[in-house]
Amino acid sequence: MEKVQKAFFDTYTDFQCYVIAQVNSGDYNGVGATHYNIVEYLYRKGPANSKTLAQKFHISAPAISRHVKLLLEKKLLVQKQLPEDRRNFLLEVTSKGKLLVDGSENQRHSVTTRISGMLPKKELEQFTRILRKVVDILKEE
Amino acid sequence: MEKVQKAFFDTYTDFQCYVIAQVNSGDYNGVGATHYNIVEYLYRKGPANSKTLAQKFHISAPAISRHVKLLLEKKLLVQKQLPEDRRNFLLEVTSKGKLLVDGSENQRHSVTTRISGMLPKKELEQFTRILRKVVDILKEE
DNA sequence: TGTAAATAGTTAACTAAGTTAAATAATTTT
DNA sequence: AAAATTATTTAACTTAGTTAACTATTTACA
Repeated sequence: MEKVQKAFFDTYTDFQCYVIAQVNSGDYNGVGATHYNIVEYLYRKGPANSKTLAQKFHISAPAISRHVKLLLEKKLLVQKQLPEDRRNFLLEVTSKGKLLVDGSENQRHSVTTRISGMLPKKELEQFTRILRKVVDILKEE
Repeated sequence: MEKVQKAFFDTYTDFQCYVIAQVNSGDYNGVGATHYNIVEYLYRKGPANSKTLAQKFHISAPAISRHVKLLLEKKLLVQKQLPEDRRNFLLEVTSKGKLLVDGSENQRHSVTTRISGMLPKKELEQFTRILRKVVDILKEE
């Protein structure tokens, strides 16, 4: 492996290790990380059905089903059966769910805030720009 | 939130979502992601005991204990009791374990190789430099 | 020197979150 | 109208984490 690539691999390894540890230790006001991410996703992108969520989070339909069941019980989401296709249930964030996201001092917020505060603005812009490219590369396949 | 910071938060969110999905779907020749990471860590950094691994991976001693038990059964690691403190068992990677790491077309390798191939060298260097800074910031606390 | 405290690791019982296979309900196709 | 497809759920299972309680060993100190 070339030197530049080797350096990148090592740095990425450290970073990934951190991201995993950080996500695993996530406490989102009593709901799990995936629960929180579902609510946040629906809040940001608007209503969607279970199938969409399963695809978005790369987990199976039954896994989403259980998460959604709990989120409905907790009144963080509501379900609306579509009259034009009654198999299809649109999930929507309740005001309680929005409060959770808004008020959540969540890990990702605290991490990104910390990074934003430590990097010079120019570097932060540069980093964001390249990271966006990286995400697009990763999404390609 | 300022615009620059908002852009960073959004990009980081996408990225984190990808990293998690990618790690969760990891197949490392029949051993789990944590198993693989333990072997790789010991290979790269040299022998260590269970306690060190628990701290490194931010998981409990019993969790490490179970992983190590399996890795010993699979002959990917060996343990050596230290004569100067017989509570302490140093874990070492076997040649079979080294083969696993060397030969592993693992997810992180394929991801970093893909990124390395798509970014211009200059940008890759820039990205690595800033990512290193970011990791150091994250490690601070 | 003998006992108490600390340390390294394990075992047991539990939980959370993923999986596949099979079931249900609604819709579309032929 | 029957057959196939689609969205979701239920059931049974697996993996990987947790805490509490245990063993074995070492260290501290009256």
